[in-house]
Amino acid sequence: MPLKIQPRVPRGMRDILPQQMLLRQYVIGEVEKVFQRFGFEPLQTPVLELRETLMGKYGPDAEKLIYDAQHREGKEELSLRYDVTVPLTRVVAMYPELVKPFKRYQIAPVFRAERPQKGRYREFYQCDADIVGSKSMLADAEIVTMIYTVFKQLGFKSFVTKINNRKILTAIGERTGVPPESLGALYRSIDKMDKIGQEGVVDELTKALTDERLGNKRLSLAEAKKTAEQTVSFTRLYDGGWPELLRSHPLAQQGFDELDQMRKFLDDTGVPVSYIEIDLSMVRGLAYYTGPIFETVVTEPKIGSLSGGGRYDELMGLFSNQSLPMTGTSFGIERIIDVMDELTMYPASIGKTVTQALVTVFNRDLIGASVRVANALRAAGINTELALDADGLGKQLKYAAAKSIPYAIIIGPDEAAAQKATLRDLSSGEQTVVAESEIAEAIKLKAQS
RNA sequence: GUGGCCAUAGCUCAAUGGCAGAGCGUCUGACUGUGGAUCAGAAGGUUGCGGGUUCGACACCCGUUGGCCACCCCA
Repeated sequence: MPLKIQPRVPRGMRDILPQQMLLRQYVIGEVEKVFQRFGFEPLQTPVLELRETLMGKYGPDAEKLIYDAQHREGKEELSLRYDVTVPLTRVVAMYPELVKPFKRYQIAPVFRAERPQKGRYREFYQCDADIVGSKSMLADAEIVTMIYTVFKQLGFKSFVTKINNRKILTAIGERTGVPPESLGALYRSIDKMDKIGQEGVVDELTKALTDERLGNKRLSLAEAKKTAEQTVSFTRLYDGGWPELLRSHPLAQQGFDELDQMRKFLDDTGVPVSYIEIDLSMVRGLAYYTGPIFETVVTEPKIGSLSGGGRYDELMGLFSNQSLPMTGTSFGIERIIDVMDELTMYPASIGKTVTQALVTVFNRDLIGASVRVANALRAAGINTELALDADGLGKQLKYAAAKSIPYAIIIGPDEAAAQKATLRDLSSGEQTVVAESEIAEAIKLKAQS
């Protein structure tokens, strides 16, 4: 007797059982409908990409999390995709004939070897929508409008999309004179503003700027503190305007101008201002963003961002001589689902099973009658299960109840003789005898009320 | 990647270093034309895995794997 193997799944990955799957399909379906309503088209790419396609795009921290997917005798170096944005860029570079602007969506699993936690898995679905080939801030505004529409559609009430611009962040770095090798630390610190507050950021940034490990350009304590304070003051929103010292920086000027344009377009597309927040302390981690960046968070359960995205005009340049402006967003379906689970936001119409009716089998002689009824119901578009074993009727009804199947159909000798069937409503226990030809109609009628 | 808490039946959890248990669930029957209730019975375990301490380990120690939480980062 060989030793049994422990049934389990890899770390950070999970099975999704039918009941959970139905909720998932609902959420994904709603997101997809909104994507299509905004004119995005579906795209599929391989789960594996050549390693060289992925490397050098996300930044060193992120790239440590990329899975290798080598076959023992394979000659190509392969990796599991880390997101679906870089593969899109690869596609756009490979098929220059695609009509621009190219708008595509992709809903697919991606893989990151992080330490798992609530709302963080090693395999998770991203729902991406991107616009390729438009420099207009209207494209970014469309993306943000779509984000708003998706969350509204799913029934979210308290969420906000934060908007910032990479150009402003870069300008802050230059204006404050933070050495380039410390820019990462600078961004990481100010990104925590809403968590640890302005003073927290000053402290942390001061510490980072005086850290010896950052090399020869490290600042003295006094310099560092001054730089940190200036940085924080730059990210603060003054009523009506931005700090003049920052504003005069050419890159910041561009960034502010882009923000203004977006704001105007968002006003035109009708996104209420309460759902938008300009936040100069919001940073997105991925290295490829160059312009506007956005991130959507909910306030109630603490779970991190539910969607993130931005403009990445330079990424295509890594694959092709021709460069193309791109912008887009990514929804994290598992986090959206985790939040919706926690707040029980699903419409009651989503059942626990796809089956609408169970046709019971009374005994071996009456199997034929039951099969005929099941066929008729299926032909009429009703999801129908046929009892497969002629067990006792009690057992069959118990099965229907356990699976939350709403209706059971009973065809015993009496019904069979009269070409009828008993239709039982499992939730109320109510029973009616209906002519065989009218069962489908009767179920449809009941299901509506 | 760093730190903390945890791991016993399908699930939730008990068991002073001394016989591994309960509730729920599952299965069978009471019930050969009707589910959720009740009653009776049954099945179900290498106490995550590997070492160590001990006369004796579910318990204590070390390691390992996995889960949760915080940090880091992110969807």
